[in-house]
Amino acid sequence: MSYHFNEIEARWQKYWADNQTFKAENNSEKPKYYVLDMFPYPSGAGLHVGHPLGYIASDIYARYKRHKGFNVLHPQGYDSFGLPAEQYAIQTGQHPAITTETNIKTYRRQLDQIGFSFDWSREVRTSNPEYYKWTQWIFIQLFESWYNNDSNKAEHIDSLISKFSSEGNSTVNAACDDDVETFTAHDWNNYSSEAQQDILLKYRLTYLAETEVNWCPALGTVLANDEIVNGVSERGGHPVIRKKMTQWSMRISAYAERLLQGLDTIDWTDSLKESQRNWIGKSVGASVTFNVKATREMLNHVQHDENHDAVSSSAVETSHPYKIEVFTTRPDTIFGVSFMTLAPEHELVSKITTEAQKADVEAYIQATAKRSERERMADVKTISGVFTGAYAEHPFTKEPIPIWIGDYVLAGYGTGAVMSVPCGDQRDYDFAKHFNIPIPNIFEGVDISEEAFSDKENTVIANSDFLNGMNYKKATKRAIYELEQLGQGEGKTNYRLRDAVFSRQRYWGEPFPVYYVNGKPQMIGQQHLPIVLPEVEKYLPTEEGEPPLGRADIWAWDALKGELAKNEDIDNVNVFPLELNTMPGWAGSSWYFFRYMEEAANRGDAFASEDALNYWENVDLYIGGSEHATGHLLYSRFWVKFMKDRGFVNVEEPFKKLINQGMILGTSAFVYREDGTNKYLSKGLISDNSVQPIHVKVQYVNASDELDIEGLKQDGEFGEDFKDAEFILEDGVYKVGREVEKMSKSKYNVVNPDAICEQYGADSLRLYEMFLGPLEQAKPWNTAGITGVHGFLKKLWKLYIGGNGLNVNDAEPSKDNLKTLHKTIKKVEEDIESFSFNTSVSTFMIAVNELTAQKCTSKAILEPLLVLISPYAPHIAEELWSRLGNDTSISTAPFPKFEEKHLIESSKNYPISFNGKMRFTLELPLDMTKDEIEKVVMAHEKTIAQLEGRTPKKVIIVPGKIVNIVG
RNA sequence: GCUCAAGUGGCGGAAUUGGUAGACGCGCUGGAUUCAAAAUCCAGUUUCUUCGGAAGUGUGGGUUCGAUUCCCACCUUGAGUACCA
Repeated sequence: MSYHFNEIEARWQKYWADNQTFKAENNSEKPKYYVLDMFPYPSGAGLHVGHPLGYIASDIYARYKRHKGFNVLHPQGYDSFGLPAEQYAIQTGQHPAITTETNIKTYRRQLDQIGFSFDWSREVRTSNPEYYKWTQWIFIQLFESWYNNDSNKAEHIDSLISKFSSEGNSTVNAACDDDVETFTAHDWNNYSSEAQQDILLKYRLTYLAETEVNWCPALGTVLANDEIVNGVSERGGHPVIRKKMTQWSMRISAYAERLLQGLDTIDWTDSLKESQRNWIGKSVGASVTFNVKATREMLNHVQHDENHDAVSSSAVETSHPYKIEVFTTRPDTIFGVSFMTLAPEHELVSKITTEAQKADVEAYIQATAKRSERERMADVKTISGVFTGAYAEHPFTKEPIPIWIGDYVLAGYGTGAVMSVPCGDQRDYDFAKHFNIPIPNIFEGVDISEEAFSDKENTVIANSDFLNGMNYKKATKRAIYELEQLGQGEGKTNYRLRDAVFSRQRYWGEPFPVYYVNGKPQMIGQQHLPIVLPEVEKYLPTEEGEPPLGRADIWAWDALKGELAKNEDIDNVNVFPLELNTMPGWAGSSWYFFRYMEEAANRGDAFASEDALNYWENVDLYIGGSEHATGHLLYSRFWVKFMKDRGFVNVEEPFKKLINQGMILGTSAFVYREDGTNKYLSKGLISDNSVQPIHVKVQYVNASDELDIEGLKQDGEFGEDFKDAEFILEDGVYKVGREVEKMSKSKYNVVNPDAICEQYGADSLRLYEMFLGPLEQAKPWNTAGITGVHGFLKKLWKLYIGGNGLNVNDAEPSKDNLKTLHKTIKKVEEDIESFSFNTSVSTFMIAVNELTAQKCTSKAILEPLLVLISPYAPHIAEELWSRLGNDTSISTAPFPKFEEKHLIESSKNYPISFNGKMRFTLELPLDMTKDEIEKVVMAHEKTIAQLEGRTPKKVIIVPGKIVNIVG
């Protein structure tokens, strides 16, 4: 009886489904363990062998934990809102819900055939109204919340309103917009309801704000930075402009410090934590206000704005019509300021530029606007800028400081303005050198003739009035104190993390539960959720440039009846327009891990029951790609912290441990066409000839890189191209060239897991994906190698099943049998715990090779061996387990216990080294003392030969390890 | 530019606190079996070699009795990114 994997795998997959073998219990005596994969977006192309890598790893771990006695939650679902389905809908008119459903079916079939131990009773789909009802609900909670910096948590907006009506806002310490004005309780109580709404919006955790976006008028949509190439859209090459749009934003910046501190409490890789730290970008320093020295034009301007009379000449000398606020990490260098630089987009630029400089400044602004943010960033070498003609006043010396604009200052960071200290900052230094601006030296004993001095540690300040002689720390403290005395600055911590834009001008996403009364956003009552996506006849923006939801006919809100209404019934009295934007992809993925905690059938009227939330807490192990390092993984942490603050969940972090699996790369194959001919040269023949490499489908190439020419010629897609081609062979075969590239359809190197499962089986696929290399590393796929692990499974089968049936009996295990088993238990357990799955596979191979050589038939050895292998190759393990007479699934069989006593040795094959190089080995008893070892080794003929008569200087003996002879 | 990760046979990779470099597998070579093929099994496979050995883990230094492993400098590749004041 040989190993019929197709039959075995189908049987056990059915058994698991029929018996709900992997259903997790919400009430259990066992300790819980929650293993989660980043859920997939169900694309039309289906899975390729790169996708399941992480799922296989997490499945092995989940199955291992079940063997170890845990109640394991291992769910799966779909991130089913997204752009590709919408794009497909635009092209074909097919409703995204339909294509999404079809794609999910394909995904499910592909996932099932790999034998994952998912609990499908808890499946989640973000595009399902029963799911996004709760995404909308969370959005409403965010709207109804503000962040109290005193209690350091989010609170219900009511607590803010009551503060306002009793004390005004001067005592409120909140995360809010920069432009809130101070008001008293009396003011507040006399404001109109609309004015109050406007103010509250500046405090809410989700709020409407004008945001600058990349708008492509031709496509009628907003584009991400990476969808823009050389200033035009990647698709279609249409022009893109920067445009202000009113959009929903999430006040994630309120959580910057907690997101940063929380990193110390979770078990993620250092590199991942580092990228989140960089993204949050905390810097400690001071904000400093510089007064702009007035010119007559400026004052005229201001006066004109305020309808005042003409300006007297004394006003020109004393008044400061404008202020520039900067953020600096080096307030200690304030006396080194020799100019200021504003971002070209800074709002003051147009107001302070003098008549003489106007033309230059405008030309410069236009030139920078053409360059994308990416280009400005990439180009570090070119120094450019223009003088505005205006001067600021130094807060202490009152000296005039020229104000420049330069594109090395970014509008989006800090205040969009810097105080330039050329002696202490290399970019300022380069800028000053380039434009011949003075570089005053404020450092004691430092030469700045070649470059700036930015070393904080060894700073001694000079030429700086009250800061002279101080070090960085002291001077910083003093400078901030003096600035505060002047009312021109204060200590400040700045975060790079910006609030996240939450609106998308798309169809296939969650609708906002929002309608507008006189342009002010109102939340729809929670009892009316979900607000279901409306039907539209086309998935494109409207002619007026409104998002696709602008095409819906029934997309208004009847506030009286609490239901959707026709657009034509909008009267702005009872029936109001609804929000036309939808939510971004990360909305649904920011909380889905909580939804899995409840079986779909029991979800009832909550996103998950309190009991379920309390039992499962958070994800113990999360596996997914590193491309989500700063998106999904930061937003989820933000939402979870928010939900904790408001008491909806009781954990501070969603994912305790996180592992990034590496990408599986494709191994592309090339044939070489001789230029201008229809001749293809085998790889070894191309030396001098001028050839053109052409991708061919990898399925026509065997393990020895030989091309199946007939197969290629009969290919449905490309056969025609090669029909009349002449293939020039070497040694009777055509050898292709190979190159490792990203696995992609366009490179014809995609390998489909379906084909692998059919030819070799799911167990082979699972083992091979793990065998390729370390989980976290990128590695090339080469189907040829799978014969190795497939051969191993056949050997494993043969160890149990012979020609006449079962080979296993109750024979007493030999010493060698026990030694093999126990060293395998030890190694495999260590490997799984450290996620080193590739090395366990070799360990299994070694074990099976040894037991086969030992002719082992003992059940006492072969039965526990199956449990070790079952997380990796569950189907064959179940089959052999049942053939050994077990009538329950192997999946909860206890993991074998390692016993040290079977590995104890009496002798050791010592490596004998000379000057650190091993020259021969010598078998010696382990209980031999150092002296005895030395005696035996020194007397050995090979030692004498090695020494060639020299006397060794030293003999190092580490009992049980090595002998090293020096000299 | 900056940050992080990684460089070991023809290929994927192993070597867990510094202690026998190349486990395991692919591929390749030779052999057995077969009419033949597939499958299977056996032996070999880092390089050089005067067949005694010698060299060898990106490069150059260093620490050590001993370094793939630790330290310094550099080179290359990959990922991320933000000229961050």
